[in-house]
Amino acid sequence: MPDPADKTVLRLREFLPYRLSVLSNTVSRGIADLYDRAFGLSIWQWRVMAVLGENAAITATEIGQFTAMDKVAVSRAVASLLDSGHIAREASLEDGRRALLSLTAKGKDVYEQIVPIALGAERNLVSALSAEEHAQLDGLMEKLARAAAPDRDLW
Amino acid sequence: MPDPADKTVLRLREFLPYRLSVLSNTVSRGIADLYDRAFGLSIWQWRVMAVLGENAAITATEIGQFTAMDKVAVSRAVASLLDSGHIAREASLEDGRRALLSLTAKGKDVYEQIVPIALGAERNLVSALSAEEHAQLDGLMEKLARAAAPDRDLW
DNA sequence: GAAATATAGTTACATATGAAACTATATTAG
DNA sequence: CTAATATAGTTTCATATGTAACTATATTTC
Repeated sequence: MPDPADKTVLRLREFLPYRLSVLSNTVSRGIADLYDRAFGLSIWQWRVMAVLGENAAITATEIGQFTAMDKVAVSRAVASLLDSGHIAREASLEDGRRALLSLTAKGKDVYEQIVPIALGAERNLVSALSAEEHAQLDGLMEKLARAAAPDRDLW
Repeated sequence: MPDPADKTVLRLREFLPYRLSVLSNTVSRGIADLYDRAFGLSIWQWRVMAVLGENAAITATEIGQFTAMDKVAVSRAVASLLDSGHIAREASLEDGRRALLSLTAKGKDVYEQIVPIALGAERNLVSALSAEEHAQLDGLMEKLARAAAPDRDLW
């Protein structure tokens, strides 16, 4: 029997990186639409809010680490969220370079509304899988993530 | 025991769409670097070439269908590949709007060189998995793709 | 067989993105 | 204590990307 590890021909549709990319883009686009339609938030803005919903009073740099966003993307998302009043910034007393960020009341309100939408979208996606398959998927993605970024042992 | 389907709290790191996105971006970026360093090709240019390596003399529209690229992205990739001499264009005799695209000798040469690099990158990624896990992954991604884009029953 | 409509592909424009330069504050070395 | 270096975050600039408008050819309708 042929071992897939011996492949010498490339079929794009069977090529894992390609399949991952198409799947991820399809999923992300669908979800981004939900956030945008309901609250006018981009996926980057939402990620920042999501992290602030889990962790109060953290810095932009920490947000970048939690969200896998680069610092420019964080800076822009933070600027727009400050502007729209979803988050607030407070200078750090110990270190003048840092600024502590947190959700405002408005931001918390939006956050509480989006969480169920996001979880619903996730549930909808995994509804195609049994509980066992879902668990498998978690494990497989964990392994792939390690293989793809061996350095980043944070997660 | 808690059923994950009952989640009411959102943890970004456990959120499937987010994990998919980060994984896909990490993988894609690594591979894009390979193509770019070795041949100065973007991932879009490479995808067009990959499809032309599998299917000779197809149109830009068909390339778009095979690669999940929109027509503007295909148009741009095609223009640059014509320019760099990797592909050639021939007007269709039956339909003046269509143009048939195919790899040139140079394009074929590059294609033959990239295929093993691409397959090697894929192998490296899935080397973290057993053969059984790899098969599971294929099945799970198939199901997720269907759930994410129920319309696109092409694949 | 002309007018209306559809399709293939390109161009233009507005916006998003990333890399590098920059500002301001902290820390380290001597 | 001052100079050199590091870090947090922003701005600038060049490029990438998506949407909509456009051109050219085909097809359909009457």
